[in-house]
Amino acid sequence: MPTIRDVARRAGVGVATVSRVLNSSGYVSSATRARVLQAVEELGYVPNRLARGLRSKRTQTLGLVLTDITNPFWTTVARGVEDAASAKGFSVILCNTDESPEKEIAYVGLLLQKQVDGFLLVPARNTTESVEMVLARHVPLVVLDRRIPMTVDTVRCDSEGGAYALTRHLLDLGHRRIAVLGGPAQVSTTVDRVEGYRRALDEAGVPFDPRLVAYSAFTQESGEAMARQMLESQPRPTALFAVNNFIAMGALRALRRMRLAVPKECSLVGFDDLPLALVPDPFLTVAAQPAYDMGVLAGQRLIGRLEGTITDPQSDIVLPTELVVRRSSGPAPS
Amino acid sequence: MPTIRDVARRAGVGVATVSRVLNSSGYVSSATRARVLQAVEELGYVPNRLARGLRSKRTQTLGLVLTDITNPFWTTVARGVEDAASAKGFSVILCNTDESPEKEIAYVGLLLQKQVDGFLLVPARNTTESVEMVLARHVPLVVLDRRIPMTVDTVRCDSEGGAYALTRHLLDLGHRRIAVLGGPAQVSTTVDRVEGYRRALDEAGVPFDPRLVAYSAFTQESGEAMARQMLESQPRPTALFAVNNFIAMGALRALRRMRLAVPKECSLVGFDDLPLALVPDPFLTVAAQPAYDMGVLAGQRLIGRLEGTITDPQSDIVLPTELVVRRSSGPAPS
DNA sequence: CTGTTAGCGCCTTCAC
DNA sequence: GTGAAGGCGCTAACAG
Repeated sequence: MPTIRDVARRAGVGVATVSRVLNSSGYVSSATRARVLQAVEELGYVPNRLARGLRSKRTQTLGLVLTDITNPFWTTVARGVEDAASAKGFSVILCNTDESPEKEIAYVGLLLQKQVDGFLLVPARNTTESVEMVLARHVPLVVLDRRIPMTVDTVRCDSEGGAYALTRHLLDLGHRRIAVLGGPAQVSTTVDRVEGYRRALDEAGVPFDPRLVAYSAFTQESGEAMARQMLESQPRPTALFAVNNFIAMGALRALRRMRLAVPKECSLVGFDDLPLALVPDPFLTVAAQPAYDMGVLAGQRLIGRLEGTITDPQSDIVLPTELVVRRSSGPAPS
Repeated sequence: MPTIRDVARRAGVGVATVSRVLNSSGYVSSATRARVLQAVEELGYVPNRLARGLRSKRTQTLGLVLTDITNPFWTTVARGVEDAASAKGFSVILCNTDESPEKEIAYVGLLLQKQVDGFLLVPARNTTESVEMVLARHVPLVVLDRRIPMTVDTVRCDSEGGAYALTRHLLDLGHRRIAVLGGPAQVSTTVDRVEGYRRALDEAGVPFDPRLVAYSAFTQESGEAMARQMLESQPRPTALFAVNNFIAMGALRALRRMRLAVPKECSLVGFDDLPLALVPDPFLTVAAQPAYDMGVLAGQRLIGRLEGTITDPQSDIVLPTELVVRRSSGPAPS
């Protein structure tokens, strides 16, 4: 494989000149530039980014550590990050933690070894270990989607407000027994959504019943299990609030299997919309999060930090959710 | 940031010894090993993979170039690749081409610069330029999902057979006017699926009508547009065959909007199943592709090449599809 | 405007 | 079993 020296020799110039042409840094006469470019072409030269990064201490690469690329919410976020990154000449390495703190730490370590310039991270739990690893090495970082007990740049959505709006919507429809199908209890989005639910209840003077709140994983399977369990309890809840899209799908499945009509016999609301490409005829009432924008914003903020164009103190950016009322929610059965 | 020298100094050994401990290469007394490990710990040393890669010429990284991570089919493939890779200590850099040959070439170039050890590539078109770039640099490569006119390792599914099975299924139900909603005409999966469709028609003695075949993009929007156009033609087709999942969703949307009952007034079949986590109550009759297995197999094959454990000639591995009959297909209206 | 030189941090002979 | 030295390919001074 030809190196920069081969190019330099062939073009009859020094290696520094080749480097300058390739990086458009410093002055190069257009005649020399042309000769260099031609040599590059003739040799099929491909610069080695490892060497470049080793020397320049910058890799133009961002690490994106999220929980599950299988979830359309996250793919949408990832596309946002990717678009923001590539607009600024950065590439993105994506890692899935599957909500496992161990995998999270392992991937952060790996990305650190790969010398990424910055991190976008979705913490699997309400812990700070991985974030501290990053900050200890002075690598800029933006936390995505979730709060952690630390002062770091964060971009997330208003879980509390979204949950409040959904619950309020159900209360307005006359529901009084509303079950919450939660994710892991240690994740801020679950906590905040339960909190918003609770605030709406309080405001409406409906007593909070802890037996109506289940905690589990952000998966279809656990959504189905939680829904089934709730629907088998007496008195049966008249509405289900799923804290994420996969849980909602599981709940819908449970309702179908139990032959309960939605929304006639039981209403269902959820978080996160599914793209039209996947659901031709959306049915679920949801609090929709601006996933793509979240990704873009987080990416831009991180790059702003890297380039020194953003120097505010660390801040917690909270994007609004939008209540989208559809056919899965209806009046409470009397 | 501490380097290997700092670790060596602190442990009172040479850098070579530290390297040996870190890579478990060569003999090191367990006492020294312990001292080294302790120094690593105390300093919070993180090896620099750029330097390692520069020196060793291997990055333990694979490039995965696919078309659209927004499509569950591809996320599933990607997870398969990732699992196969991480089982062997490789990480994966994922790039989306959005079916654009230009982006494909740009990303291949970038990954080459990043010195990935191997490529998994989904060609956006029936062209060989990007593949040739890779092979010119003697980097191993596996083509995913699609044929190209070159002898390279390929892992894909039996598009022709799947399409044949779906069409046959519709013919058995009495359909005679079956429209095909295709992707780009230059992509082998589209071509092969039209081919399978045609074979089933021929076999049943149903004349092939080119006006019943539309070509477009693998998106929900074009699926909807193609379906609408087909359904407005006279005589109206009694069944629609969408060559991928997004197109099928678009078609379903068109059918709903035109208030045509499925399958009563029009049947719909497609390619690629959607995960249960996204569709609680699957409705579509499809030829399901083993997406995850495809990813795993391709990943394993690539790594086998890298490690020299696979030395067969380049081969075209074709996985079977499975016909999953559901409620979207029914008898042709009389 | 351009060339020379000194490392970036690591692995890998080669000695000892 | 372990250390010293060279160099992977590149960029960033520093000269000229």
